[in-house]
Amino acid sequence: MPELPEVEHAARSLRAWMLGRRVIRAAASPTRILRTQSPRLLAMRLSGRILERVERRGKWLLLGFAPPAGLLLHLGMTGKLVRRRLQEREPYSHVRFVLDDGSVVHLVDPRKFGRATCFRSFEEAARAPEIAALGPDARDAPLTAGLLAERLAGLRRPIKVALLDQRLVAGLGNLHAAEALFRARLGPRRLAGRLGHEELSRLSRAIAETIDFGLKTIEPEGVDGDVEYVEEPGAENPYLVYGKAGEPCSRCGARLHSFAQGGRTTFYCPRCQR
DNA sequence: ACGGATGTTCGCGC
DNA sequence: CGCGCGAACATCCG
Repeated sequence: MPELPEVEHAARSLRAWMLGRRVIRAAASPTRILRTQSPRLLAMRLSGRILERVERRGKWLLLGFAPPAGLLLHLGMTGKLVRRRLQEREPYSHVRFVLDDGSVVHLVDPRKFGRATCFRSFEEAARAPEIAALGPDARDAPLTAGLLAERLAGLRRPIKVALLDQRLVAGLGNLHAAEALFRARLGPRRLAGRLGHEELSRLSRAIAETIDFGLKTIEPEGVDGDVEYVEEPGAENPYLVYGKAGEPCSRCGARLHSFAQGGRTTFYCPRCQR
């Protein structure tokens, strides 16, 4: 689930819930989310500390505590952060922070594709190779046509595949890459290094619009301390092409298509994306 | 009932 | 360098 908008929402939620608060007790379960680190290390490093700083880089979250400690989080495919009452049980919770206000913040992740890694400081976490390797952020860079041109120069890969490569541009996932290409009217098979300046300019604008729309979709009224975002079972798909193969294109009326690309499903309009 | 797909990333082999 | 594949894991849909 989590692409840039969801991770940005998670960062905002963390700030609303935890900034300036003391973590009475931090704990983790022995899952692969911790990789090689032990749950005890996380508990020792983070218990008793105050959260001072939360930042997002691409789909990663960086937390800074005082006295100095850092935590790097990735939500993987099914990860999310939730806040619960102290006595509530939370299925698939793998990391928890018991706060000084009687609430508990959980990192929940059924599929365990996520990651949590402790560091001695925020700065040390920010220097981790996973973070250092990230390209410019799709939302914060700002991702101008010129910067896009630089990142995509010479690439012979389809633009849809390139947009998923976090080293090129950080934050887009399968859903938002497809949405951005639709907004830019660019065919997903176009080679990334062969896009013209006008096309890159459309893509730059399209990425910004896609991320803004994604954020608006998951937090219509901003961050609410207690209400978490959950898609309603019967709710309508709010996206332009994602998950809409067979339906008419909202721009030209042609039937939307889907096909496999780099192991993922790409949705697009064969008529107005060129 | 079961096969296939799901918003991520990594490592491998060609 | 680029790409396809499988793996990690749990759930859902048809």
